[in-house]
Amino acid sequence: MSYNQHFEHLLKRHQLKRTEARLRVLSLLVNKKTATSQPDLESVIGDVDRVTLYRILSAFEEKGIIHKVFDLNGTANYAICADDCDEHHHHDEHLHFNCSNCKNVYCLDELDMPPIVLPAGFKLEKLSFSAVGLCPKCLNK
Amino acid sequence: MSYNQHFEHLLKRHQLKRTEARLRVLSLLVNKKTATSQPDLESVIGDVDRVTLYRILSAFEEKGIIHKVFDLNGTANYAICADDCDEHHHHDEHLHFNCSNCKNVYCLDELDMPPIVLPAGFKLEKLSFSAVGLCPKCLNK
DNA sequence: TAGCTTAATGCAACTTTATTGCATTTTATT
DNA sequence: AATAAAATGCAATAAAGTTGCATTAAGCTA
Ligand SMILES: [Mn+2]
Ligand SMILES: [Mn+2]
Ligand SMILES: [Zn+2]
Ligand SMILES: [Zn+2]
Repeated sequence: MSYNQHFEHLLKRHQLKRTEARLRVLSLLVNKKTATSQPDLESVIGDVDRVTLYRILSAFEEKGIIHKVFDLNGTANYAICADDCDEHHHHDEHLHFNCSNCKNVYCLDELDMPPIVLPAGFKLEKLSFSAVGLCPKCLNK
Repeated sequence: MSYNQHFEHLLKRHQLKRTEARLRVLSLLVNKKTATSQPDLESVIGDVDRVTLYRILSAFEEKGIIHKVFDLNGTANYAICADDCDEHHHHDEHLHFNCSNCKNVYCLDELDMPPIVLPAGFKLEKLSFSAVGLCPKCLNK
């Protein structure tokens, strides 16, 4: 199945209309190990309004297609979700690594994260782990 | 030792001049279990310029007096550091709990966090743990 | 395939958080 | 009291994100 077919199916499954802008966003995010911000997306996507991008990103996030993670500047970055995310629940409790040099945010989803027990009285909905440091590319320079 | 004496000593130790605004910021942050944003600070601190607040907060962060944590909107929030933080190194790798209802960010520094091992090639500088859910106050309503 | 309905987009205006430059004031030291 | 450096205030600017509304396009249905 081609990427395009896959994307179209994904949109249909989530009751989102198949539009050029959405397909382009998906193709820019898929197979990336790092998360992407709206400003970065805007600079490469071509002829799509900036507001439309914000709206596509939040629609995708609500549907469980992408997940949001903040970088070191507090800017939202987005990456494709694990397969088992949906509009009711995200399962992206993997480690996000922020490179202090190149500012990339890596989704290290192959790592298992330990369980965290909260103090009594707190009701946990979602956990997240993040690290700051140097990524392999920046370390080799 | 009174709080004011403590604050003055703290400022002197970090080679920061003793100013009214800085003392007020310290007195607003000390003994709080939750982190505070510049906008929140601004709304209660009285006659201090907003830019001055930003500058005080970043000076304090650099010196290891306070640490920064982003809330669910990507806004920076600040809280007093553990005693062993200094200008070279922060040690605030505790869990930050974001209440999805009241939006407060709790520093749960009494909890021990497990060690996290990164994949080869990544050099770790700082780890952080964050959770989203309902805080005790909001749960009891 | 034409018509209809609803969702998606584009554009302008606006909001919030944060930063920068520069003149003025204040602090700490001598 | 004089001085030098640091801190502040103010105005302007920047960046990320949001809202309202008119227009356009997508997906049905007849
Ligand atoms: Mn991720
Ligand atoms: Mn904290
Ligand atoms: Zn890097
Ligand atoms: Zn709460």
